Amino acid sequence: MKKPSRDTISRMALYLRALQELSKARTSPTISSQDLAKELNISSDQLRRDLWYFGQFGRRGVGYSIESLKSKISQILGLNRSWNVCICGVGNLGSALLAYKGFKEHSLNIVAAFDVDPRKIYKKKSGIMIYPLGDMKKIVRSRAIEIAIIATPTAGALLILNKLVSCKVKAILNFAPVKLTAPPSVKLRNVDLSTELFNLTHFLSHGVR
Amino acid sequence: MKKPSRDTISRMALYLRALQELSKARTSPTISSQDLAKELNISSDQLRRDLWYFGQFGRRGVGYSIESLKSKISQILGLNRSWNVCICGVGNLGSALLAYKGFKEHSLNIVAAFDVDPRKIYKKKSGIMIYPLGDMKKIVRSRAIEIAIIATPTAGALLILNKLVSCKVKAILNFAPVKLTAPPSVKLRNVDLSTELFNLTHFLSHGVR
DNA sequence: TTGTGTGAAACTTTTCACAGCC
DNA sequence: GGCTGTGAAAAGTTTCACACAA
Repeated sequence: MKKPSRDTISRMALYLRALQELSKARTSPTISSQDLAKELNISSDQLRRDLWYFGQFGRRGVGYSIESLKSKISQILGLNRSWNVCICGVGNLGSALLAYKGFKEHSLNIVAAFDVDPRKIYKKKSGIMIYPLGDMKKIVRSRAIEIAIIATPTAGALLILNKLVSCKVKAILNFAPVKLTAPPSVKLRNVDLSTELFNLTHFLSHGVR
Repeated sequence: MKKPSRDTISRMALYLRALQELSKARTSPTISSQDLAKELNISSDQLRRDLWYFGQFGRRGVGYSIESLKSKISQILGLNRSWNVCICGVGNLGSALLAYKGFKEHSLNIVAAFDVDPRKIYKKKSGIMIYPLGDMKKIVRSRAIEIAIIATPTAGALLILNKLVSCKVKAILNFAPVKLTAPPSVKLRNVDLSTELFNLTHFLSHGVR
């Protein structure tokens, strides 16, 4: 059995979201790979292959139980437990993430925020306390924070990264438009909001893909 | 010659950003694929192969001229002209995008925003006027808007999508956590902020990739 | 008959490795 | 010697197609 690719994991997240919709809609207790794939504009082959990496979840001739597939995918994505998360940088993007409701639904709890601006410090935003960087070590430890999100401007990102690494957070998601690198003890992913836009401008200019 | 993949295009955006840094730093007028790739933690083979899809930009034994590669990549990404963009949904994320400086640098001009909240309408935010949906057709046409960004909650996304399609925008970037589909006349990309987080929780739970 | 699970084929992307110019 | 450009090999991903279970 082989290792699933990162794209497979990303699609698992899509499957989970679609299953949650279906679960609310309460149509039938089961769904076929065809029908679920159609919702997401992918092939049923790909859906079945993605699930194949993790085991056998369906019944031949019937399909997948929505509830049980939902809980299996939650487990695969590590969402069967809760995670404490902090947001670093409470500018526009940081505030958007603080207010984002999609996190709590998946037991991702934002428990603290950090900023350098003295006017923001020790105030709450969307119910979350904003701390100065000097408090980071203490708060990360006391609140058992394992995941950090960097939402600072480019200039502050490297300083924050180093602080987070020394606080021993386990994973970091970076939204600042710099490609950051972390030691292997920390899992780091860079996300760039404008990259996708450039995919669009490329397409509009040259008419491919 | 083959078509570049979407990943190749995304990396082109990274290369451009790195080259812009180098250009500011004014170290040497040229850079080798090795050195540029090292900045981005990828292999020099991959960088050279990515460029290969578009032509020959380097000189053997020397490397690439930073300035000329920069302008070539800008052209490839369609950033050698300017684009008018609108933001749909002026909540936290929409506001973050309105304030985001990275767009203007690449001649992506946000020229209008739309929202359903009467309290926001006909007011400016980050210097951009917010219009009601009823004005969309008029504004899209008069401001020659070709690209739209959806930053509404899930519930509003489909309505906005349909309006945008009927206004004949050419490309849409969707940040709402639903997978939207558009007719082939419109290029649509879905971006989900929480998907990347799930990649991290998956990794932390199972220790792979 | 319906629809999963999965080898095998087809296709895509990355890496290797080296000829050829600076 | 240094470094690009690029065929060819290797690795990875998606699609095909069908055995088999309900």
